[in-house]
Amino acid sequence: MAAKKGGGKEARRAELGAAVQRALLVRGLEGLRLRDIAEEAGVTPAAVLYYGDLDALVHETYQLAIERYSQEREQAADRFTDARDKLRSCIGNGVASGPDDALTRLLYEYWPRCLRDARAAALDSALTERQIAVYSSVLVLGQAQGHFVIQDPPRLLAANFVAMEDGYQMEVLAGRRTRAEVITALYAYARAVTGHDLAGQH
Amino acid sequence: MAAKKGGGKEARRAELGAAVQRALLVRGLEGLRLRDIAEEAGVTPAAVLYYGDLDALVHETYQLAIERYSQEREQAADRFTDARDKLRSCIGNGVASGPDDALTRLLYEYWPRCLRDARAAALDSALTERQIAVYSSVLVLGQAQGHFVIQDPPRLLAANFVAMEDGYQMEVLAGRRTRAEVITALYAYARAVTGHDLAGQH
Amino acid sequence: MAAKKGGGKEARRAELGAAVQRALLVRGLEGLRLRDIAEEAGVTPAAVLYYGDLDALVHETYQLAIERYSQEREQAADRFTDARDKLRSCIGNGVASGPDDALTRLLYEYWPRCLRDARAAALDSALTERQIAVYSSVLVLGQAQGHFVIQDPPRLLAANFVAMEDGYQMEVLAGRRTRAEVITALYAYARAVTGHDLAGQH
Amino acid sequence: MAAKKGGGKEARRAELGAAVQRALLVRGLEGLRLRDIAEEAGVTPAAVLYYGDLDALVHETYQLAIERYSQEREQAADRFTDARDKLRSCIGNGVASGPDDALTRLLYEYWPRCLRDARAAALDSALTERQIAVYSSVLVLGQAQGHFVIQDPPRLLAANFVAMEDGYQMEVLAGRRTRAEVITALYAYARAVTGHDLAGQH
DNA sequence: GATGAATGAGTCTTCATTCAT
DNA sequence: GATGAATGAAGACTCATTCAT
Repeated sequence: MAAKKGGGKEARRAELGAAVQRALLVRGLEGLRLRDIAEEAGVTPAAVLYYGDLDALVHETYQLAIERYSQEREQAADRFTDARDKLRSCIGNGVASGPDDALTRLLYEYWPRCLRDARAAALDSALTERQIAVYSSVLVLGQAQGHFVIQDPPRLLAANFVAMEDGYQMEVLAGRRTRAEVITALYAYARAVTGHDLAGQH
Repeated sequence: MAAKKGGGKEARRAELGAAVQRALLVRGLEGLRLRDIAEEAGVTPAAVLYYGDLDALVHETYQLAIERYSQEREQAADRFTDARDKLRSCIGNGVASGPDDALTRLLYEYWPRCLRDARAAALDSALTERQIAVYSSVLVLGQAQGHFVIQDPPRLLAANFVAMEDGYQMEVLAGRRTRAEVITALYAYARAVTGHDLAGQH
Repeated sequence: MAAKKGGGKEARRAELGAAVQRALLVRGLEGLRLRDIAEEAGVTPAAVLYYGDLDALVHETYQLAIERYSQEREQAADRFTDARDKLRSCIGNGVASGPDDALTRLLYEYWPRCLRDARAAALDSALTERQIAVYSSVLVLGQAQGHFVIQDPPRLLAANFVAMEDGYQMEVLAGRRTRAEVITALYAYARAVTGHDLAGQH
Repeated sequence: MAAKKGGGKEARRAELGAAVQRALLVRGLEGLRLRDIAEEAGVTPAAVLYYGDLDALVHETYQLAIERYSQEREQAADRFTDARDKLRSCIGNGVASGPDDALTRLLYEYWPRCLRDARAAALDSALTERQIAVYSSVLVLGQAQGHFVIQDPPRLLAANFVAMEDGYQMEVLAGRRTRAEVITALYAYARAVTGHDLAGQH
């Protein structure tokens, strides 16, 4: 049971996953070749193939990225009990740090595949749902705590948050907006729909 | 004297542009082959090349799509004088009709290229700016007309509109939301930041 | 009978011949395309084809170059009566002026085709023969005039002249030797086999 | 343990080089296709490419041919101590055996590329220089040994030898002269400039 | 498990050539 | 006579994939 050099096939697959991620960021989905992954992983293309075909590998990477993105955000919200902190943390955690934010880029590199691949679409759908769920529960909680005054169904507002975020992410990745600008914009929206100003001290 | 097939190089190029569009919708940017365009246009691959290389052709198509999308929306706003009508028209015109909305899909198919191609990024940037400009001026006008009560800088609100719209478009294209739902969501946002309910009769 | 614009097909063909020549110098035999000739001639490729296929066109050009090269040299020899002058003129006329000497380059661009094309080989053979004939008769004359003292059959010496010249031409075209150096070398050979120093004043 | 087919990449590359040579002789530089090499080597075109692109392969072949030609000749001269033997051996070794002399043909097939490719020109230049060096040192030695009486600088005579040889090679390759004729001619030149008759017994 | 050589399918691209106008 | 659009054949080249070692 003693793991030898990282622990066999499982570990190797994980290493490969990381390689796929790096390669995907460098080359994009369009133009990603087996060789890119192989070079990133320091093995031969044939060796990469040994662990599964390109599509599966990429799909897995996407899946992982979604999982990580969602979890990180969920944890970011869980870290606090006050809904205002939760919302602040939630927003701050979701917005990409800049055009090189690996996780976010991964998500958007892959996105167009959703238009043609049902499995990819399903993953993307789940991603969105999880984001909405986070925002939604924060809003409900904030209302219960008496911090937020809300006029629309929480789920609608939450969806708006996520959509706006999504739209802005693309601009951050394209280098047209900074993370700070986007956060400001999201705070403005938050104030408009909750009546609470996140930028103020509590 | 009537030209047999629309007449002249210009026309042929336009036909080809349409073929590129159709092919792009069918095959996506990734996986678009010369042959796909050729088949759509009813000619041989070599004939396609006769009018420019693949990249140029696709770029042109994107450029055209952006232009058309922007113009249609600008005209949609111009059609009215009351800012409330303008805003309603503007929102209605921007949201895709469904997963098969050709123009919108084109825009999003091409988007990932912005991450690696500066020229594409420039086009996309211009697209966003034009949308923001439309929303922005509608908001300013609405304020002047006394219909809207606005708490944030118009440009910020406009950017929010555009970002939210962008995020929702992806969901419409993915088939996860209907046009109607998105419009409802945008109306909700509009009410929150302008104080005016677009869904009510004026 | 009045020639219109240069005089019809014949003239057009001649113009085309000049274009082939220029194109050949720019692109080389390997890599010469119909389009190159067309551009040089200011017409479309199809128009070039109208006057004969590529091979024929090039062959003709080669033939013409050979003819011109030979004639010029023969005339150069004919211009004098004294064999010493003839020899000097002959040598001076044959050596390329430099890497850009059009006529000479043409001859050597085309040469490799002789290895595979019998018609080309025949032309090249004739070229060599004519050069040998010129040198040969000059040598014979010089002997008769008492200027040259010759130990070998004139035809052998003449062939040597031509071979040496040929070898040196390639070096001039390659830019490795100047015309002056080559002439010096040929004069040295001339002195060695005729006993007469062409570099001295008569 | 004996390797099945010569063993290792080096060997395979050498086999490929030989295939390039054969293909080059059959098809010429102009008209040499990847497929020709592949067929000569008994593999697929893609396999040829695996070892480098066409240009590199051909260039290498040329380089090798030059090296072999030069070395053989240098060794031919080294085999003797008497300058008269050296000169005889040198001449005999350089002249092609006939139109099918592979090594010589290779050299002349490739030559025209020198007009446009600086790297090729450099190789060709080196080739000429090495030939001149061989002849030059033989002449100097012969003078020192008292066998040759020389009127011109050895380097000039050597260059003349090489140029004449070059010119004659083309005629041998074109099938217009036999090796024997050319040797006779070169002997005649040798006698004229050294005073020694190579055709006589020592 | 992994490699390197090799393959074969598929793509772009070039180019002479054709043909209606 | 000449053009421009279009073709089709042929080429290089890329790349996932295979397979013996």
